[in-house]
Order: sequence, then structure tokens, then C-alpha cells
Amino acid sequence: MNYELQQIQAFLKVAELESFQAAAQSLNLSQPALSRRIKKLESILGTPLLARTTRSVSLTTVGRDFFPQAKRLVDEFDHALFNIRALAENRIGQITLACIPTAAFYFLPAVIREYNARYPNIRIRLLDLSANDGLGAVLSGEAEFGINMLSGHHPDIVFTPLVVEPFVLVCRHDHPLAAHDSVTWSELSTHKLIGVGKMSGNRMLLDHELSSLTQRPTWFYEVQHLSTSLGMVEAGLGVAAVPRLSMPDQEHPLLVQRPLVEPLVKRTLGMVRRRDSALSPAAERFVETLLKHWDKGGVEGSTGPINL
DNA sequence: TTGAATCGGCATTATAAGGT
DNA sequence: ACCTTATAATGCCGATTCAA
Repeated sequence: MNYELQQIQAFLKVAELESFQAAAQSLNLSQPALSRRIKKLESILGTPLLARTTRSVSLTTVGRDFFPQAKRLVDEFDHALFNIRALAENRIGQITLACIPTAAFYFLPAVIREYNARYPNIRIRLLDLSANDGLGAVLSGEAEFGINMLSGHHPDIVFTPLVVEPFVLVCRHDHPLAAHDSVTWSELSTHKLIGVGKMSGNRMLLDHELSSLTQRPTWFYEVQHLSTSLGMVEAGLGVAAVPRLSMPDQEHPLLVQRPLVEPLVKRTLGMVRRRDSALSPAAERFVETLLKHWDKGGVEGSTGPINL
């Protein structure tokens, strides 16, 4: 414990009670000991803070000036200690995670709900970013960890797989392809395909996986978000290839999904975090909750929608 | 292990204020 | 002027800490 802080606390107490005797009692200290603390503080500051006679104590001009500052100092110190304790006990805090929109929408809400029930005072900042931006946010430290797709491997990133999911075809139920049980990628080349931008993680994955096909699909419309492409499909503008998790529900009034094969393209979603930095206690708890959900919900995301 | 520095407590002193 | 009382300051000593 810092001696000077004790001295300042002693000064405040004497100033408040205008008595060494009473202040000493209040501080569980003998009066001579308190006398010495004040004297020490005054010698450090080089000026008397308290004007005392044997019968009364009052503040000197300097003491009156110093009092509010000292009070604020001690209050802030107490407050800081309180906060640090609360942080350590997971009573307060904030975590920031960066995840791709699909994850943010489809499987994080359940995890967040459970986490929030257990740690109601920990705020969650959810950055729903593209795969690239999300990875950048984790690398820069803006986010403590993230949920992203596996794309190459960055030396500073640790990837923990959570779910593998296939890309599926989405079309309107009145579209010719809706009559097929499954659709090959080559078949798509004759249809108007709605795809996401060239820099999107999904698009890069698809371009890579499909590069060996002789009849590659060509993207007729290009959008930024999967949800936009779904909307365009709904409007009858074309068909889209999307990760299965981004499909709203099994029973959509207008949209149907069909397996996309030859080849079967899958993406792996998982947790990303920096290799070199430890997570905060609050984030650790969140990751625990997340992984627990995945043990329960199943890594079988490739075979069906995930129940949470 | 030891010696210096520092803190706190007990006993005591010094002194201001009030009463006679 | 002298006594009493209340209270801060000081002397002294033991305990603890820290560095050599």
C-alpha cells in the first residue's frame, strides 16, 4: 500500500472531523501515529496543510486548496480499485468480437443470450464485418476475437473450427432449377447468377474451388451482402449460391434451396484470435459459452440447419 | 544474517482555553 | 494568577521490511 495515499487519507479525515483524536479513531490509528502521518505529508509537500493549536484544527490556505483535489484523488483511486475487482470477477466489462454477418445473424444470438444471462453487466460489441475486415479487426486488436471463415492461414491467427457448411443454390420455387433434386455448378452457367463482390471471402473461396471447372458459372449481378442477393432472388432477378447458414428458414414462402454439387463446396466457420495475446477474462467466458454451444449444437452443420 | 529505515503504540510532555 | 482539562506533539521502544 502506498504510504502517501494513506497520508492523504489521513489529511482528509482530519480536515473533515477537525480533530486528530477523532480522525485517528476513525482510521483505527493512535493519535500520535496520525500526527506523524500528517507531519510527514506536510514535510513532503514542504508546507503545512493544517493549522492546529492544542485545542482546535483548521485548514491552512494551502490545505483548503489541496482538500478537493486530494478528495478527488482518493475517490478516483477507490473507484479504480472497485472497478478492477469487478472486472476480475466478471461483474463488469466489455468484449468486442468481429464476425461475419452470417454468424452474427444466425448463431451468435443464442450464445449472446446465454452469456448475457450469466454475465448481465458485460457489454458486447459485435462488429459484423466481411471476412477480410473481420480478420483485420482481430489482427489490429480492435476486436479480441472473431468468427470467420477459414481462408488460408495467417501466422498470427489461431483458427478453431466450429462448423462446416456447404454452399447451396437458392432460387424461387417457380424457377426451373427448383425442380431438380440437386444442381451442378456447371448447370448454373446458363442462368443469371447473383454473387457477392470479388473481394468477399465467400467469392474468393468459390473462385478458388471452382477454378478447375471447364464450365464455370459467371456472376451476372454483383452485390456486397448475401442478404441482398437473397432479396434479388426473391424479386425474380436470378439465382444465387450461398452458404447454407445464410438461408433464412427451411420454409420460406418464395425461396427454396437445392444442394450444389460437382463439386460440393464447403466453407469452414470458426473462431479466430491472435496467437500472441491472451483474452480478457470476460472474453474467455464468452468463448467457453460459444464452444459449449458447439458441443451441443453439433459440428454437423454440413448436414442440416443448426438448432440452437 | 544483519543493519538501516520506517512505522505504530504507549507513556509522557507541552500548551491553549476555560473556570475560579 | 492559578488550576483543570483537552488535545496535539514528542521520546522511546518494538516490529517489520528491505537491501547488502
